[in-house]
Amino acid sequence: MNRFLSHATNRIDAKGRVSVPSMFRAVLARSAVEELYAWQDFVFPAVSMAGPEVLERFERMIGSQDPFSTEANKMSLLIHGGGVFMKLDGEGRLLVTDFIRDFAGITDRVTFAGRGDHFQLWEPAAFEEMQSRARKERTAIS
Amino acid sequence: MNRFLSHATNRIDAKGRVSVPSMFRAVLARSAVEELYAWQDFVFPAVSMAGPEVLERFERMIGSQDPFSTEANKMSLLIHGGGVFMKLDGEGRLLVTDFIRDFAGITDRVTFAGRGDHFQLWEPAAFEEMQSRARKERTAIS
DNA sequence: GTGGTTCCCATTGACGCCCATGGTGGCCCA
DNA sequence: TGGGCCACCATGGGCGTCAATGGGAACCAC
Repeated sequence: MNRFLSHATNRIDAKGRVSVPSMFRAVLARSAVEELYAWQDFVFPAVSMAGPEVLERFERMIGSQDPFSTEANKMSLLIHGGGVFMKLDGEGRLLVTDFIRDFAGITDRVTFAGRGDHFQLWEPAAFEEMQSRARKERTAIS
Repeated sequence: MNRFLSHATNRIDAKGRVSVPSMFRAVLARSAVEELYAWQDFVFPAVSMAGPEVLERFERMIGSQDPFSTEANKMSLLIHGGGVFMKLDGEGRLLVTDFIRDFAGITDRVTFAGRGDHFQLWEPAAFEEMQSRARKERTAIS
């Protein structure tokens, strides 16, 4: 099953690095993803990551709109201005830059959350809270 | 009849493993399920398990919504972020990870409860209590 | 140079794969 | 119908491998 599933919390070391859970790295490896597209999520206070094909998907959405529309411009502002490419080091860790820290409110620990075709970096407490809130507000599931 | 029925309580060993009742394993074998989809239940403090087709059913529900909506994102947070694939070892045991422990409040024993098309892992006392409460609060049955 | 990266290497604990044991129930056979 | 044998289930533990983490040293840019 080639999806990003589950969640796990890892520590950020003194150099600002954090290990991406091996489960997620395995998914990336299966898709032969070398460079990760990371963007500041549109809904949650979290940074999302996936292979470059997600960026291309976003760009196709913009391409199908009137290039002078406010909508298309706003979307570009988010997916381009709010996005960046990142690489993992030899041990499968990534640098937690201010781009990530500031947007997600992360300090010393990161919760990785699978989202199917991508995964997200959360501040641990924020993730807990949002997930339990979603569970309470559950509507039609099961 | 290919349903998960009855309940049983097994001990977690020193390495954090617990045997899945053979009755449940037999149901899984009949459906040729190799990998189990486990999710943190939406209603009870228990972890549910079933074959991958359940995840696909959940994903179809999400697929029918606007992918940028808060609703769809929250649902994904539960079924993807709150779900994981697990495998049994050669003896039909599964590792009781923190993913399971923390959510269900399990420490040293697990109650397996059949739920028809899936089964659940409960903290024994919590299961007892919830079941007896359900018995009392039963309204429209019979 | 100085600070920030990147590339290695080391450590420790967790996990996966095997094999072993005890206890119970079922089944066969006399 | 009683006894005994056998199969299976729950459980325990050894050991090799890998993941997560820590830290040194080379490297690059300003």
